[in-house]
Amino acid sequence: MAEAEFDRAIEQLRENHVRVTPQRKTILNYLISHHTHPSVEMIYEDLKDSVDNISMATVYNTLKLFVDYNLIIELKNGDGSTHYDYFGHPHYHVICDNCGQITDVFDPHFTEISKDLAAMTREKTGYLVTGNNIEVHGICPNCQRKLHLNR
Amino acid sequence: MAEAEFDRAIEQLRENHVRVTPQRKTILNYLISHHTHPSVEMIYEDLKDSVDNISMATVYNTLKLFVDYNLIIELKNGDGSTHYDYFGHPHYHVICDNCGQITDVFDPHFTEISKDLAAMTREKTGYLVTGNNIEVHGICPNCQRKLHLNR
DNA sequence: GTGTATGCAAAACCTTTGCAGTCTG
DNA sequence: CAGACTGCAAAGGTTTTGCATACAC
Repeated sequence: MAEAEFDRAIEQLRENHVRVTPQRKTILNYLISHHTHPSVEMIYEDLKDSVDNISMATVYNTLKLFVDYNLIIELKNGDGSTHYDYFGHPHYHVICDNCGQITDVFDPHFTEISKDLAAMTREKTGYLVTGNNIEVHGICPNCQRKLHLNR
Repeated sequence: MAEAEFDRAIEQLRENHVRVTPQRKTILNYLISHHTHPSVEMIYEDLKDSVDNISMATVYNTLKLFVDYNLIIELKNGDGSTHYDYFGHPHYHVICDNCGQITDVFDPHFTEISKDLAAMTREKTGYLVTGNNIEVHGICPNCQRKLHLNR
């Protein structure tokens, strides 16, 4: 499953004449298997020991490349750094404004909403729509308890 | 119209015991009357001449405050800095991945989509939903021409 | 073999912070 | 008046850049 994802993504890069280097493979694999919305720092820290050669600059470059090819998306949760998420299956994010936690939401209904949005946008603006990035903001159940917001 | 917006927002701040200073008024007014999705830099540059006292730090502080009170939202278009938009009337943003242009889209249908999203999220995650931030990505009509993407 | 990708370290950039002085409520 | 806000400048953190080397195609 994850392997199929990986192969599909690599294929997509090759089609675009993007060189497939060990570092890029490693980072891509990391993103596909970790749905923890890592930051550059986290990715670099996790990979630098298990991989021969990797640098901060390469992580930055590679992530930017992946964003350009719509393999991953950028997320900001207000902690100052940018987080990344592999975007193989369409989903959206819920962000807790209190603790910064980012959660994925997969829902069949979401596909419908995405299509609606794309159609609405095309019609209203003439844009060639390539994707979307939807954040729902709120307070997570945990923080609701901490803040005594329930009841 | 814009004045009513302004008064309403100020009222909201007072209700929350937030001090209403000249700088805050000025910045709020700027955001309500300029729907250009300005960055901190742009706001500071535009205001520093026409206003007696204002500093970069105050602009940062004030914008963060407004975000907390849901008066404005943050946007990133990939140019490195954060852009802001007064959010009196619900809308979403379309961002051109080629030139970085940010466009507002107001559509009655969007209100519906927002509600759908909030309901889906509450049900799936237990979050107390306070708002959303929806970005549609694509290529604007201008860049489509430049890149010879049409036809 | 050619041109692109990498690593390193420095530079650039954006944002935050601390403190003394000022002003709102 | 007290506490919160401001301005200033310095610090902090993240991201980008330049160049020599390594490597994918």
